[in-house]
Amino acid sequence: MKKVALSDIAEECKVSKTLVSMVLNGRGDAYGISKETQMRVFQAAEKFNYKPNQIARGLRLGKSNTIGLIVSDISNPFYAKIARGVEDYASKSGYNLIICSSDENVEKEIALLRMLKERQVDGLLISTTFSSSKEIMSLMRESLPFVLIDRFFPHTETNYVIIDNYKGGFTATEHLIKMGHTRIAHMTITPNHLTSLKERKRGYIDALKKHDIRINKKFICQIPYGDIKKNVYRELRSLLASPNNVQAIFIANNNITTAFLECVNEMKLRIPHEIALVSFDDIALFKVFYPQITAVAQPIDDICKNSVKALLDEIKNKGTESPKVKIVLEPELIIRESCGYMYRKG
Amino acid sequence: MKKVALSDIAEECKVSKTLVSMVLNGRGDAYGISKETQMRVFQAAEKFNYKPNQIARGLRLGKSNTIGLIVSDISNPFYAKIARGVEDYASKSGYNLIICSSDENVEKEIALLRMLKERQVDGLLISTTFSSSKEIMSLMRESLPFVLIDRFFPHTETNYVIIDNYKGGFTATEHLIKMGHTRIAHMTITPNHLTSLKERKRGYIDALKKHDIRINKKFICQIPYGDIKKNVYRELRSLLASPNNVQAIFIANNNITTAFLECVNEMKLRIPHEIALVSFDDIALFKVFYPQITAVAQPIDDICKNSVKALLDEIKNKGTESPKVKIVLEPELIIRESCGYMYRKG
DNA sequence: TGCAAGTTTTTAATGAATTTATAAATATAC
DNA sequence: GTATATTTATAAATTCATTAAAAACTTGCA
Repeated sequence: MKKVALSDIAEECKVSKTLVSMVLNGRGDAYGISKETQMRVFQAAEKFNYKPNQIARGLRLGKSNTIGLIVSDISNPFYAKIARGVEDYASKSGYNLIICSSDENVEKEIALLRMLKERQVDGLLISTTFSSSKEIMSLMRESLPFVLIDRFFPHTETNYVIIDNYKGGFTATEHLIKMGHTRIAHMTITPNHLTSLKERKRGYIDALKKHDIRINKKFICQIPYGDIKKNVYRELRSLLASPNNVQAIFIANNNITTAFLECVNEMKLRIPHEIALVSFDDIALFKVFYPQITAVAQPIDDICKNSVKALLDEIKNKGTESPKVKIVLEPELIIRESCGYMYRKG
Repeated sequence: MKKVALSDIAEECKVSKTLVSMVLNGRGDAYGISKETQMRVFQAAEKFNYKPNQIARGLRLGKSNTIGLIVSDISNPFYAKIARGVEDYASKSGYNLIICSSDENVEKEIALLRMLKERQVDGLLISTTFSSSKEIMSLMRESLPFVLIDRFFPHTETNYVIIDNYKGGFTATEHLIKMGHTRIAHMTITPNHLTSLKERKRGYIDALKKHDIRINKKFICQIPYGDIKKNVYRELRSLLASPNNVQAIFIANNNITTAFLECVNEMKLRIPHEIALVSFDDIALFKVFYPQITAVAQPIDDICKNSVKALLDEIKNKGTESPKVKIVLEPELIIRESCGYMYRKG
């Protein structure tokens, strides 16, 4: 079965392609096409099972109705949820999603950006791995609409939808302190230039300071993105051993926490008795683990809803100078059982 | 900054668009374009930061270099991993991915199929939710290349890459039997027409038969896709209560197992002492849970590698009648700690 | 000088849909 | 019955890159 084009319908009805296009786009009345002709066109379209070629349409209209989503790894449960939310909101407005994983690799992200531009995406949602806004600024110069999600550049004028990572880190750490812990470690992940991670760490440090707990550099571990399990194992051993004697830990990333819990399991450590834990990102695993893991949850649905809306608005108003959308959402500390039970806070 | 087209470069160099196209596609020498002219074109392209419009290219070539992936839910960790693998293999060949979630909803899948065809995807990877091959056959009639993954229609001539679900179900159940359990339940999910689930159940039943264990209909539970948690809770209570007194369970789907483990956690049940468990799909959670969950792992990388290869081959040989690719991969039982320790099998 | 052969470049068509400008047909007014 | 409006329809241009066919220009050699 060969492809059916506008011209086939036109031929069948013995009218012009123009007319068919107008009718099928619901502008038959506006252009004053007679009811009878419209009916014929609709029937022929039905008969041939006509489906407009969106590529040709896109070319003519200068619009692909596609948006690109760049994340570090779509198989990370956090980003998988983000992708799902974005897919749902975007499809409501007739947009499709091309999802790409950058693996926290700058070169790869540059290549992805280039490729998505070539594909004429109408806009981009980016959880960027860049350390400077240089490459992102070049998008602005090309006036390609985009919204940064999850990570942003504080001193650069862009749209972004993020969460208050500082507050997340602060609240998480303070919760551990309130549970009576003072020897509190922090595990984070590379690349370490990411604002989100820096802010979480700053929150951790400020919470300790507020409660007059000395900052111990040995308590802050950087786990490399490419080799998580082995390094978490090693760091954990070292943190627990004398003279560190760490009692609690705030982990800034769900990948690390997953590896951490695997270690805890293998080492038969008891949470929270031997080590208490708060993690960033609330993934399904945390509710299932015994004991259930206290976590800083990101409002995923709000992130998706707001970022898609901001992007589609920007696409719609392309050309006009509208102020940038800057949304900072609130994380929520979900208190479960991994920090101890001394005194809980509502 | 306005978009740069081929014609802009042509104008700048005072040559035709044709020449520019030939040079930029690396066929300058083949067409005998002088080195000097080629150089000028390259420089102009560089200067203007020219990026070919893939939509125009796609229109001319009748090819979008895009493939569609339809799964029930991209935020399910199994499909998220599949998506990641497919993304990687497809991008190696210059293809992009449009990922769509069908929510196990037939109407939605039909709409997605329609939309992807309109977008002129070159091919499709489908984990279909259809109960009959009717809609899928219509794809064949339109000669749109596709490969079914994870689920297929046994009596329909299509490409597919699946795993031996019967064997998975059989092995899992037999393992429970070997661990000394006889009162073994099975939990599966709707829609219940899916071949993958039917095969897993058949494996369960045959394993019981082989070991002369009576099949108890009450031990087989169907959990509805839309309301998992509540139903798992109820069914589990009932299975454990007298007169059922179930000792072990084989769960056919990771979503259910996740909900199941949540219940186990809340009800403070001990695995495997009070209930032993084997699950399908090996997700990160299972290694982290205490005790670690024995699971039937699907060879995700092989599924992705084979299905993408089959699809790209079919796209390449479009028109020619090549035999369908039918690949059945082996699942692997990963024995951990959730079934008991009586006697382990290598 | 003239023609064939080879080298280099261009014209025009193509793909499918949309937009603009224009034309034809019909209706109404005077 | 002619002029003006209104209704209905179409041709041609546009989007951009690619390709087949054709043309323009060199060079060699008789």
